[in-house]
Amino acid sequence: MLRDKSDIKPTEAELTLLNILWKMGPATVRQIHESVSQTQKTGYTTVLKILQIMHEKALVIRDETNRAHVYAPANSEMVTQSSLLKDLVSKAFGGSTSKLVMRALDNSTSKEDIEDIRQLLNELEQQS
Amino acid sequence: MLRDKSDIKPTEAELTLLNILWKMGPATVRQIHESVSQTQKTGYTTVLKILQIMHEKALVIRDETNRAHVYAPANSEMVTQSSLLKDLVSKAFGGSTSKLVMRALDNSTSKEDIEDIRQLLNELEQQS
DNA sequence: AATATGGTACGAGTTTATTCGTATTAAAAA
DNA sequence: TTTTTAATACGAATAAACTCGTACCATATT
Repeated sequence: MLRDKSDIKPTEAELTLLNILWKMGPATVRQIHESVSQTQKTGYTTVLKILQIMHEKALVIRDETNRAHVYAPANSEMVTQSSLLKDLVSKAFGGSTSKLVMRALDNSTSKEDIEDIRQLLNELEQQS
Repeated sequence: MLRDKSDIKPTEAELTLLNILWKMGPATVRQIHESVSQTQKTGYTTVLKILQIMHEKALVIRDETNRAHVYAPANSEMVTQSSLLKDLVSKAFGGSTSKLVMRALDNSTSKEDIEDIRQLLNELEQQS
């Protein structure tokens, strides 16, 4: 089976590194490790290995020009978020995005958030 | 670390069985296996083993009165959905539920869904 | 030139999830 | 009562994710 971009599903550790890359931009293993070390105790070679695996899976690209390779996300944060949502919708919400949205809203949303979302709904209604 | 109900995160196979239980109500291994077999080729003892593990993890309860044990979800679908959403929000949306909602809406939502969601927003605004 | 530094590659151990075969046992049927 | 059926329990094999130590190599530094 072929799998397109929207089927990519990073693991938890991979997502941690992707979050760092989206925030920092392209970075070396050392930079990524320093960042991840601020919140977790993870060995340097662990981070290296995960990035190598991510490279095999094409979750990241890397520039090997210099001795210290520079890694960057292969997909945008938006694309990855959409992929993860699609996965969750199909596995836990019977395929219904609106059910997921309503459950999410049930949980916790501030007044400003409500306004932002209402605004987005208006825009969506215009388009369709 | 203690973990409360909202921290429970079923695996993919576990979620498949929970979905069946939420739809069918309490059921025996045989019934669950028959249901899951309609869409997958999974051995009877595989289903049994997963249910036993889920019982250890307290994801399901079981009635051992009769020879064929009767399994039921320990948590409602709603609670589980909330737990999964909470997890995804923290891992992929920087903790922001509204970001998740907006990303979900971006993707695909029908006109009726939009109305339903707007209605829910109104209700939420009333409450707060 | 010799050495120290700081990279990558790689193999192997651990854990968790999944799968299923086999042993055993309770109960129904003959 | 004997036999067959149908259930649970359990152990082991496989796969994926994660972790880290060690080997090896390029390049600064002395």
